[in-house]
Amino acid sequence: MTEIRHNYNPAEIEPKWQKFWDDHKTFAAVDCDYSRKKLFVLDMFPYPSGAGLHVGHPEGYTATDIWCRFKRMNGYNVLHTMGWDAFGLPAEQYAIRTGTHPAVTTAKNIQTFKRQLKSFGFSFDWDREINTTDPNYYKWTQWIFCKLFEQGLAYESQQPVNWCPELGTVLANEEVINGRSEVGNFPVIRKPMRQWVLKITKYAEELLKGIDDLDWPEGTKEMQRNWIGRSTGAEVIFQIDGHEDTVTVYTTRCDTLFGATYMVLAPEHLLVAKITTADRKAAIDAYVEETRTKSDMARTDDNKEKTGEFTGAYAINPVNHQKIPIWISDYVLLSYGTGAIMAVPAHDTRDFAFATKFGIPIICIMAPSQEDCDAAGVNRDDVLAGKACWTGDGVLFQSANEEISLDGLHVADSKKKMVEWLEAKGLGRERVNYKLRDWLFSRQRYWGEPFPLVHHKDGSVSLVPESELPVTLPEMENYKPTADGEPPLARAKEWLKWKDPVTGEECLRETNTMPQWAGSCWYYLRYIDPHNNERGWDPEKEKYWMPVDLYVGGAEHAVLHLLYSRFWHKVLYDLGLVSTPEPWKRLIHQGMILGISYKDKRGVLIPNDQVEARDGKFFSKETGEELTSLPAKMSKSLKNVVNPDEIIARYGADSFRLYEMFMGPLSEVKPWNTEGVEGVNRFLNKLWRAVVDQDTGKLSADVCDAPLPADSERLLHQTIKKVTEDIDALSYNTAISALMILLNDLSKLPKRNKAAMETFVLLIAPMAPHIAEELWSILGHNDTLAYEKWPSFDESKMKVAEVQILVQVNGKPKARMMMPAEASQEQMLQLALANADVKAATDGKTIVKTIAVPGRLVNIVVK
RNA sequence: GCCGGAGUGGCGGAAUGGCAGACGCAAGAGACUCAAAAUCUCUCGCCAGCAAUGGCAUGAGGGUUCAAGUCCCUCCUCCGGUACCA
Repeated sequence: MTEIRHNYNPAEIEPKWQKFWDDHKTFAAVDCDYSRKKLFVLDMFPYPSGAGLHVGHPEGYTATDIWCRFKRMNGYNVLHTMGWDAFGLPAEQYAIRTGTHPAVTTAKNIQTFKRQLKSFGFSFDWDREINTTDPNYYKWTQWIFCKLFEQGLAYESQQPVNWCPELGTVLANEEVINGRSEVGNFPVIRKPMRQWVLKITKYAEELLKGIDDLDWPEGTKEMQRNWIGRSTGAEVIFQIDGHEDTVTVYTTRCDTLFGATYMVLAPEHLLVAKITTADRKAAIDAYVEETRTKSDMARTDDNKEKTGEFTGAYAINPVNHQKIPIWISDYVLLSYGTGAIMAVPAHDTRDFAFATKFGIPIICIMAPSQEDCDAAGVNRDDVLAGKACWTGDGVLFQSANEEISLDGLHVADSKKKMVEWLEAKGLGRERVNYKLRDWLFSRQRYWGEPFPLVHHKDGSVSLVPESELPVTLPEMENYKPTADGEPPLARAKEWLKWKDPVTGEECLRETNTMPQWAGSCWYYLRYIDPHNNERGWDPEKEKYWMPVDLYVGGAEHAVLHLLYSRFWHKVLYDLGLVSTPEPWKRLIHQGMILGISYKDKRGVLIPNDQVEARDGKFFSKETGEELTSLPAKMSKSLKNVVNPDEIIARYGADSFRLYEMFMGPLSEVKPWNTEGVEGVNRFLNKLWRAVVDQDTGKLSADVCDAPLPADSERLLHQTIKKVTEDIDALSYNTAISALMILLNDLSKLPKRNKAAMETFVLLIAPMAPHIAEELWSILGHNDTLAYEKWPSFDESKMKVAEVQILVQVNGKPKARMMMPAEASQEQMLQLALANADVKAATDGKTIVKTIAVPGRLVNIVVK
């Protein structure tokens, strides 16, 4: 006889509820519903790679999904969406190899991703799905580019790019690792090419100021500040000896001007050729040429050792009229400041290294205190003798001429006085400088957004009329870039031609494409109004939904996507096209999920398929050597990648979701352990058994109107409070723990109160929505619980008459006593002093001090 | 080097300045079973002890406090980012 058991079977109930949600459009966001508070919860959308989803994706997606479901039950109108950041290199490289159009590969990958994401039961409004490679989407990416162009924020420039001679192609910075190509490991050199650049530097100050008010991780905010790199310093004008020309340098240490003993120009500096003397020309030309062609690899390798050449020319130090030699060196960058520095070797470590190597005088003009030297581990006499470098604060000396004296002043005052003097004399001025560079915005690739630009015969460039958007990608046979770095689109002969509809002029289209960042710069805005063919988004809807209330994604985008996108948003804000100055109010990074890996005694990592487990120990299949396990980044080469499909097939999506949230705090790095999934799976099984009669599949007869015991009722209300607060704070691990404690209690009861079990089901619903919906229906409800009212707690039901109080004497625990919860400090103390153990410990001693913390402890200090 | 984050049992982790180790995993013992799985019960930081109990424990060392994983100072280790930015 076969017995049919109605066990917890996620494989059956999960697809059922996923279909229900789809069919009923349960999670559709309602535009401009002013009767409810809105919430826009955003996930960083994925690049749909051929490898499919990995376990890192659902971590952030589960976190936001729980929050959304929780907020819906609390009456919010929630916008929660998903889409595809689908332009990118892998599809293009696959196309180059196989001839398959990237759109075909992309569509296939999206299908896989979508199937996988749906199998997690995420509550996305799928009607708002977007795809950056869809012409109906990139039409508006191009439209925003038009706005940038119209504002003068896009310009053409001859820029050095990463050129890989072996591959015959240009590579993005992200594709270059340590000066070599990510694919094939070939050397990469810098080669100047025509590029499109966005003037992000114009927004440097606004981007910096905006950071302060963001509710973001402090580290990420700091990274953006450092990336923008604002510094306040001064420009100082130096006369070149025997020339009409002057050189302007940028310095943050104008207080040390009297200690400048030489000057350095970037090798590419325009004045180099002009001022170099005949006898130095050969050496300078050779150095300039070497710098120009040097690969990134060579440049990084030479990082520590200074190189340079003397131009033969001298500059006049404006404060003391000393002649100082002018050198060139690649440690001075043309793209920062003015491309020229005054060098003060006594008070700058780089200048010190350079001067030491080339025998240039080092003149100390600042005396640090003995304490500062001790703290820094520096010999003060060496500093004063110019044998050691001092970059900290100190008192200036030998810093005076007939008009200005800094002698006796500290750094801050000296800077101020010097700038004032320079400005009065017309020799310089205060200047703010940024590390941030303009954004190289073009790629010589096929699989990206075409620029909506045409080149005219006279060399000018203009936008195509808005009515011609989108400029779609042409079909091509060959996606490979040409050998000289021309973009593949240059081969699309027909596409390339564009005839001006007004003048009839024959023009040529721009053949570069936009980088992958372009589509992700504004995608959150498209979610607001994804099907609008008249405009990128409707202003009323934008006003209703923006800003994004919570944005969750990896920390790897701390400066790139998260900065580029803020820049675009600020431009749109200045144009009145969006209503908020910042796109994302609150940002959280999910921590990486690591895999388990194994290493031998030398610390070499062994791929998991080469490892054998015996008696709880691990051995190399090859050598038999015992290995130790450790968490490590999941990678194909280590064979430690966990496939979410397999976990869902074995345990179900609810267990997967619950496990990833139970692992630890959302933002922490955590190692995956499949055995942990079994733990939460046991928990869900237990919940199932507490509600369902496994013989009939109906509601268990033990779930009835039996009153809840007082202790259980108290625990129930305490748990509602804890779970409510924890979910709101995204502290899901402790919320789950609280639910486990409650279930352990409830499942021990012979008869379980039905209302209590319903409350439990509602509490777990955001985290394990499938089993919750199923149990909700078994408990006799006909509709989804997605919009059921979130359980409320009653403080009065959480109160206890008596609590256990710890009594300490001199901080040592001496007794544990039950006392009335309402006892005053005085009463607590008296009860404690009456205790026999306490009496024994305090007997014959003087009470010095007493502390009573209601509900906690009493501490008696005796002498 | 600089900036950021983190160091708590065998493991993941918990702890408004108030009994460190909740919850879970793993491990061990038992119950149920012909047996296994599932389930249930118990044990489970380290040292000493049959035990009651005592001592030691939150990377190291100091400090503040009646009381410190938590606050302050110094240092060490690991992870992430960044690097000639004048």
